[in-house]
Amino acid sequence: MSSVTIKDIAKLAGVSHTTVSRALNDSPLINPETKERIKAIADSLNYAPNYSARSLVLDRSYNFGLFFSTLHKGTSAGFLYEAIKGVNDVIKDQFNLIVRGIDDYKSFHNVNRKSFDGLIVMSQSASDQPFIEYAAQIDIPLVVLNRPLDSVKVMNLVPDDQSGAFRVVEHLISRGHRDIAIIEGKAGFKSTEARRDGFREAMSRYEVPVRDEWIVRGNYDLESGHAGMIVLLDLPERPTAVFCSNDDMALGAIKAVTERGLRVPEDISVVGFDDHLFSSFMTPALTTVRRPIEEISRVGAMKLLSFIEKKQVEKSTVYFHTELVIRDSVKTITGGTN
Amino acid sequence: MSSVTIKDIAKLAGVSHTTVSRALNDSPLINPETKERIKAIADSLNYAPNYSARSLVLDRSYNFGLFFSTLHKGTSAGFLYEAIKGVNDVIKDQFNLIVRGIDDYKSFHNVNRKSFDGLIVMSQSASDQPFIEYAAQIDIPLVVLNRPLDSVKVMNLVPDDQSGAFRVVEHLISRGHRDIAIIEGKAGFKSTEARRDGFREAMSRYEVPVRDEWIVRGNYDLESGHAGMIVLLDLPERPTAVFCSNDDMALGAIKAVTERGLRVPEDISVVGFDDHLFSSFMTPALTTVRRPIEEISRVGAMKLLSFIEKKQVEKSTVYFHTELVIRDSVKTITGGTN
DNA sequence: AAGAGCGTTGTTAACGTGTGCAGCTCTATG
DNA sequence: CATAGAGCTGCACACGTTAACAACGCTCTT
Repeated sequence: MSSVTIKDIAKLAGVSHTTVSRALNDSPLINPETKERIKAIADSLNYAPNYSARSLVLDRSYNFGLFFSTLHKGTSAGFLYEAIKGVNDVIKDQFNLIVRGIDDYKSFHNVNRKSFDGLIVMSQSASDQPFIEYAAQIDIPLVVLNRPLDSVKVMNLVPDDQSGAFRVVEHLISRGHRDIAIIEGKAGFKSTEARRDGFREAMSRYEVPVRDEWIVRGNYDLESGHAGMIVLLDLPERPTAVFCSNDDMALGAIKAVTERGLRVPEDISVVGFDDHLFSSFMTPALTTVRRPIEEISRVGAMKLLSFIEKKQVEKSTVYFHTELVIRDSVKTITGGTN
Repeated sequence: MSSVTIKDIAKLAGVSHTTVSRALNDSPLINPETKERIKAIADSLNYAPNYSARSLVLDRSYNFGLFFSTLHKGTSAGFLYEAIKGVNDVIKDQFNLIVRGIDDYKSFHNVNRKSFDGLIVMSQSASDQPFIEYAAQIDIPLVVLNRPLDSVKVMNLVPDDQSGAFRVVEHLISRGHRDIAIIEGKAGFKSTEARRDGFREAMSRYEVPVRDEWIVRGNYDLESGHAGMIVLLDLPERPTAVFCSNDDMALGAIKAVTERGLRVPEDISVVGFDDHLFSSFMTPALTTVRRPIEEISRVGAMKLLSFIEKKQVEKSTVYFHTELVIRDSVKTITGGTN
């Protein structure tokens, strides 16, 4: 096989390798006819440029880094999927998309301008703060998605979790619920806080009391939703509705309800957050909040591309609208329970 | 800021850049003391090697390509997740993991030995046959996962879909079912065929007749499972059990059953294939077949690493055991329906 | 005392590409 | 006819790294 270089082409065309380089890069310096001739030869030889060599001289790696907090426990499949899909849609042929977990790295040495033209950080936890600060400090084109930052000044695209949580809890209240519990997300995740804040905001806005025993910890996975609901069901006084901080936990919670011989929403209402692919197909279909991860990823990748082109970055925080999706998991009740 | 090279280090250490290169690569030629001195300087300067330059001279890209048939419709989130997780676990710091959809490429020119040290193809459809043949032809280290190949000779790691389908249908029969329908997967996917074959094998082995109107087309997504089940429910003679070719479709199918005011498994039994993360949390928990995608990916990545190291590839097909997972979506019936 | 051999370091070229500058040819202009 | 300039092409070097080979000083052998 062996690989063909511009020098091989040059020899066949009877020109210097410089001319070949310019021809293939569509330089206006080259005579249109020779240009065509050279391109024809390159095609016939199946020439493909050596990106290592090009990178070396141009000081561009053609690598896009897409970094998640972790690729192990904690990142849901749907989240990964939407993020990759959104970014991949934008970058097409020009760049390599490199997917990694921040926690895969012992040292960040190898994350630098030589190896990456730009970085997209899908931040899910405060634990990647050091990475983000490192990236900001080495002055590499950077966008941080999903998690709002306070300290570092970067391009920051995030879903408006708090107002989403507010709306779904407001929805419960509007359906007559006043005994509302929350199963919280993973400790340390900013989204956990934002959703809790939205919950509290709605409760206080509508003057519904929050009861401590109806606030239970979760960690965003199915099992924790299941366990959390069991805790709630075992309470002497049960809530009439439960706000689960994501759909995975809502699924686990509904499972727990069913195991007890109770039904959703007849005996207890459940709402989630995320609008996972399967949420509309659950029994009952889940009322939840749609978080536009794919769109955020797409926009983030486009921003990053423009930073690289223009060699200049903007820094600002953009919130993306979250949307209440009403389905069948909430019962309308008329009187309060007490 | 600016990036530091081995020449900078050389200047500070008062040696030649060659010596620095050797020291950092732990060459036995270098005096241990100078070696330590050079390493210390490198550390203090936060030196990181320029991979483009290294790649150019060593003819290694340090890139692993993980290719899916498509990153658009057709690849489920769970599948993508498990595959990435499995591969990422193995490669750690040494390589970049580049994730792409085969259908993102107009031409395969840029997929070559210069840009990739090795390729992992997560094949889901016959449509990526040209890509696989191309890869085999340019003689790049290659493993093809998930879909069994007949023509091309490569390292091919696949789940034993047929025997999995056989077992889950056998399970239905052992529970007394004889009126069994199938909702098939996406046309053109090898897995669709294998699961259909397993279904037919079980039916014929136990001498249960297959009825044409109980074979309905699907395409592996939720909606098609939903639609498929509606077709079956509208039939004058309904089956007592339905084998859905994956869990997504099973979820859609169960949804359709519920919408009709019927129940699973009391009125109709449903089984799936894949054992998705959410399958155990559905209502009812789904009886299905576990397909070890993560394990296949991990083993595939390890094989590929060893090919690259040893500069020599093996070619064989390895089947990975699929496992029947019995849950609550199948009813035991005593007499047949006719 | 001369040479062989070892341990350590430096010189130089190479990988494939892009680019500043010089140089060529040809035409237009005075 | 001389010259300027436009249009095109080539020379030579650069990017940062590795590696073959040469070369150095030193010790040991004969």
